[in-house]
Amino acid sequence: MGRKRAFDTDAVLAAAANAFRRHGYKDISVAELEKATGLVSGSIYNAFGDKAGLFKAALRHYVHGFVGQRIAAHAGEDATLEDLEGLFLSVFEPPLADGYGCLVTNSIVEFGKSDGIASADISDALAMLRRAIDGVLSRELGCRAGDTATLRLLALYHGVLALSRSPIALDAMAEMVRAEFRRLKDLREAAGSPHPPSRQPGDLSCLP
Amino acid sequence: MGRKRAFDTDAVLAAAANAFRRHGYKDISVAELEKATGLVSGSIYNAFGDKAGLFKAALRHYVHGFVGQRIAAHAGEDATLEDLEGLFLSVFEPPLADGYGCLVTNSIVEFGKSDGIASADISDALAMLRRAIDGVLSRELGCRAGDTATLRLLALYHGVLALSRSPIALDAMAEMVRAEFRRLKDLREAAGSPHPPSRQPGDLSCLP
DNA sequence: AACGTTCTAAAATGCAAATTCTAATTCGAG
DNA sequence: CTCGAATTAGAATTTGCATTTTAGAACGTT
Repeated sequence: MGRKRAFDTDAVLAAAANAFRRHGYKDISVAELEKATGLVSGSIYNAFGDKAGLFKAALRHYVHGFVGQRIAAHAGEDATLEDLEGLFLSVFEPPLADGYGCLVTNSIVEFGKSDGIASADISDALAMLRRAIDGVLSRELGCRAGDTATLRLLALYHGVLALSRSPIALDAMAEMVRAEFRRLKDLREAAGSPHPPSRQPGDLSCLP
Repeated sequence: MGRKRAFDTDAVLAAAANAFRRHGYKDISVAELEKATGLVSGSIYNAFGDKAGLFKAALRHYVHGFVGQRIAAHAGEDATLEDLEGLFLSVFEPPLADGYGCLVTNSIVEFGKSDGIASADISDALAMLRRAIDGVLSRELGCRAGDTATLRLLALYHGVLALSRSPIALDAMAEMVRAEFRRLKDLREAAGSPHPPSRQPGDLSCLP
């Protein structure tokens, strides 16, 4: 009953997410979103209700699609420090290396704590990333790294993404990330213990 | 010849900067800026031209006043790692600890590279902070820290400020910052050399 | 084929917010 | 004291944008 949806929802949401990532939510008009998605405003309103609905769907798609896949690929069940380094360095490669940062980081700053339009998916993204980092660190460094190490990498990650919208050179930041992981790898290999004392992710009991 | 300006420009710019910091540029209306500054729109347009002019003046005031004073106080000519730690921890104390982050960080994300409305003062703020961090690190750590260490702290700083607008707990981040500086201080005291080999700020020649 | 829903296209509406305008007021300089 | 530039207050205007509406074409379902 009825005509079938002619556009590819995934492609539309990916295009919308990319447009929001580049311009922010407030700074892009529905007319520009028409151009970015290839839809006409009538279809947008019919499919997503309003501009906020399109944003919410696009952010959700970005977090549970794009971000989720990146985390699964670089920081999954048995990912190493090298894999995690790849996640951090992927910020400096397409499609993120265009100087517009990440939709999650940008939305955190644009919406803040209070605004409900983005908070659920932002919390999801932060929890996913934090959990993935914590998994890698607890497996690879055991008691040699704790919750603060996870938080440090989380802050570093978002700091790099924020500064990727600034005049700071991307390649200098990439080099900084490599240096940081060199240090973590040294820590892993240090003390001649190839298998560091294990730690459950989230367990802080063995911290100083 | 003519009437003297009745309002305190510094106070108005400080109030405007704080309003922009909390809401962002696009998200605050001139009507709200009237309430925040105590001026009426006529005075705003007369004194600053338009909303963008008020923003530029407020950002400039914030960078060269508020930020500059904080850097001078915590990371001046002969500041120590302890002083620099105080700068980082001041993010978790009033007036910055209200969950709205820093106007510079927020503006970096809101405006990005291309938009000229904020770029000059953003560059200034980043250069000031980078230089101050580099000064402290080169004095305190000498060849044991290089340009990447400076960039790491710069990214960490802005990452913390970005995440201060997220659901991540502020006190956990404060603890992370303390742990980070504990490590830097250990590095300073390490190898039993109270006076590490000196390095000129910006000099990378002794890096690995 | 008839129906009903989704699509395209473009015009119309409505509204919030930026900006300008008008008039009255203040106060330093000559 | 008086002139005039700058200020205030608030109304009026304009603009930009989200949203609705209208009309008709497309197309799967029954």
